[in-house]
Amino acid sequence: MFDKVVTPSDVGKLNRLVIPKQHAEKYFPLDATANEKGLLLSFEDRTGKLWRFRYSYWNSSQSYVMTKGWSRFVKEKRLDAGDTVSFCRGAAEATRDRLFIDWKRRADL
Amino acid sequence: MFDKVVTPSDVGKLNRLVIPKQHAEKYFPLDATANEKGLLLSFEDRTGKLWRFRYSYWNSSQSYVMTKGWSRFVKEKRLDAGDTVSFCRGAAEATRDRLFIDWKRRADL
DNA sequence: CTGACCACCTGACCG
DNA sequence: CCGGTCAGGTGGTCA
Repeated sequence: MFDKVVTPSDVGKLNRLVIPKQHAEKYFPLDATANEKGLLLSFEDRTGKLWRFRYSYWNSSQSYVMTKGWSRFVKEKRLDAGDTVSFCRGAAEATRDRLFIDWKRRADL
Repeated sequence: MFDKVVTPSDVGKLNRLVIPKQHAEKYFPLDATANEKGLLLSFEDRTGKLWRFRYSYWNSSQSYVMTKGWSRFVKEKRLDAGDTVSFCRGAAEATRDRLFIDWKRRADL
């Protein structure tokens, strides 16, 4: 679906990942009912581990964010500013309706 | 009943006082019905002035707090971190069912 | 716009 | 060392 090079804030103490608006609205649209409390999205990483993030819209900053759960991912993967996270949808039939998350170190690019 | 040495957060911009769990559950138990909206507790200070605080339980942090009304008390008494607040029940027959709040400056200890 | 209030969230710390 | 506690936060709402 899309990648994001994470910012210092994305991996810092704010415990949130900003999803660029064009990707958010294309791949994770929030309807009126979901807008209130956001969604709980589940992603599988390359090890098969499941990650649940709260995904919602912040009116105050007019931005889409992953909040609850995100900091645990940052910590486990030791993400640093400049690293890349990828959000993907399963391509094979068996995984067509599953979501995946992957990451790449800046140093490895 | 009990004292608490207030923290910077208790007298800062968070406008809440955390009540240590063991004291909260012993002296201000919340039953299932009160759990939803909390309680309005009234305390008398040494000048006879009445203070009403909203008292409730925060599920997310699993803690008991005084919220609404608390910041006005901090401001009027000029409470600082390290000062002590005391919650008391009337001992004399005439005050047996009344609640009192008192405070002591750290400098006076 | 500002500040109080509300319901959440998290990490550091400690027994 | 693990789990509970709680100090220190957040965005949203409303007067």
